[in-house]
Amino acid sequence: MSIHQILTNALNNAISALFQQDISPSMIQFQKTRKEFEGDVTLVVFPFVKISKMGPEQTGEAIGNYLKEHVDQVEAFNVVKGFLNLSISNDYWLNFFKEANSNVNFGFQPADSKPRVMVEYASPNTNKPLHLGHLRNIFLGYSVSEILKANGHSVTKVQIINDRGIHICKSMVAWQKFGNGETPESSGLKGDKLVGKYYVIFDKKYKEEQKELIANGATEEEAAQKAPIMMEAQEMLRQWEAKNPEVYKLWETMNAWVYKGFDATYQTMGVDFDKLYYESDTYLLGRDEVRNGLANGHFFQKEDGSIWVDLTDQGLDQKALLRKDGTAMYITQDIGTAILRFRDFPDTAYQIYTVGNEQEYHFKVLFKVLKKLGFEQGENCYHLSYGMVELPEGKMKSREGTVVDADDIMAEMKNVAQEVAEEQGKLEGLSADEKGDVYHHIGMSALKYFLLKVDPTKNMLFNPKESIDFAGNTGPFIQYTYVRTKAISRKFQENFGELKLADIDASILCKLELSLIQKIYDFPNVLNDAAREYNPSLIANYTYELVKEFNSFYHDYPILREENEGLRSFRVTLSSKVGRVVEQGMGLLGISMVERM
RNA sequence: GAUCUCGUAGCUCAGUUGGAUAGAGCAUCUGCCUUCUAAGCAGACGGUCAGGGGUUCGAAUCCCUUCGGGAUCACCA
Repeated sequence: MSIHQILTNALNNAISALFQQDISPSMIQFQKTRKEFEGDVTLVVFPFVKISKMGPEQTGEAIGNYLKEHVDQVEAFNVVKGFLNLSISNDYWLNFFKEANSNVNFGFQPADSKPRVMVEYASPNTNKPLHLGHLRNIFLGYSVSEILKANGHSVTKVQIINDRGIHICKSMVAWQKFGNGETPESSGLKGDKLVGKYYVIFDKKYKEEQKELIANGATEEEAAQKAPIMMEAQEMLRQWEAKNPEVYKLWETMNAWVYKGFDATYQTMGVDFDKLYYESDTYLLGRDEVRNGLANGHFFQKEDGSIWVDLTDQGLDQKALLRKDGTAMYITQDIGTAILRFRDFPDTAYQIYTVGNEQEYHFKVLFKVLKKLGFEQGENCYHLSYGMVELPEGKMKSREGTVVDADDIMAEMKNVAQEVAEEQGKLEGLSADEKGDVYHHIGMSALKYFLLKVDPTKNMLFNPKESIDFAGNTGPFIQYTYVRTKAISRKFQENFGELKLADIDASILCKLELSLIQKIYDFPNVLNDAAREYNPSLIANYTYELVKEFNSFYHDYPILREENEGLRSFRVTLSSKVGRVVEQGMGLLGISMVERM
């Protein structure tokens, strides 16, 4: 039983014995004792003063005395203002540590012990390469998936690929007109980059044509609609919907280039998916479902033929679901995709959508529509909404060329990792491949940690001029500490053989050792909070605190050089366990650890 | 205009269901490598928690209000 559970039970007895009253769980507030006071666990006594009809000090004394008398693990207490500080016995902490240490998956729930959850992330358009905003999205979605798994959920990782629509037709038109048959092979460009290039060319040409039309007397609106290249793109979209073989073939070819490019990027990122959904496969289903919904009276139709949902009774608006010409909108395909997924994985309790916070309204509508259509899971679906990555000048804008490309930033991180490592010169003896591997993982840890350590819901700032730090509260710092723990284990084995935790007297444990054990004790709660809030930053911050404390310990106390054999084995075990928890924590962020750096 | 969201050290960010003297990193300045990896450790400097009011034993946290950023309010995606 955890010490918090023990104390909670004892406290219930205490209040009933001392004041003849029952208490509600919300009155029990334990917190970690602040460093400046003596003790491990602190009880806030203010909630009890009404019951006790005494001052906070006396109430604290009374409860403290009771707990000390009735709970073996409580060795001493003191009361400061309204705070009851309890000192828990070293024996308790040592026993806890032994138990935690024997479980390599300490803190994790048994796999597949909770309902299936589907997590969607990435979900790119196929007309341009991935950028820094996608990285935040993808790392976030992947990390939340890992966190839910560690909490016992079955998880299906999916994406929706927006492979159809006017945007891809723009790239296709531009390629047809100006591409001269260029391919990824002939140009040496990554497929997604090549297609993105033609998207930019389209945009440039489109702007020129608009300008010309306006110069000839057209209004801005007319110019936007009537520009010849835009009309070509729209015609191509119609041809695509009519399954014109030539257009379809071009579409397939160019999308295939993009997918190959994306796959390379995902691989560098170290993320994957269990199943991919394509908008081109789901938009028609969405259209049918909307029409069914109309037939079943869930929606209504305007005179022009467009189909709408009325959500005014739920505090939202009326919202169009299908255009008057019967073509699908953004939400139409999302309805189709969601329904298809529930059919593919009938045990899915709910879906999590990792999508930027500018689409909060869209998802509110989507979830209510799903419920209207009879999918009760809609009620539990969750929009994992995250803030933008902003540059010092504001938003990233592809038009102004301020987009930070995903491949570029990852390559840069690796380069910086290499520079730092070569300066340090600690990787002698490794092959070039092994070194490259280390650079890659260190660089990625810096990037992932940078993007995941901040609260997902908040906008964050990225300054390309100052490259991401490798010192302080960063991925490499955590890697570094992990490497230290690995080196200790390795050297222990070389010098003393197999590690076996000796029986030691708990009274010899120092404050920092106890503090580290208590930090490990917190891990399951942190993981639980992170899962409940879909918030990887809690894991990042926890791991940072753990690592920081370990470094102090490492600096102040001998570990391998400790002469007392029992204590040495304890310290090496503690170090190794810290390493393991760090590895678990970083794993939850999608960061894989290196053994040397 | 309506709705939502954010505002904490020079910069980037933490800060549990309201709890003790608001914390980290970066930057600047000091110390510490012949000893387990110095990508480290220790210290200094740095705050009207945007402003004002309220709720209470207690407010960065909850409520009201003003100011300032951002987002959403399409038969765009």
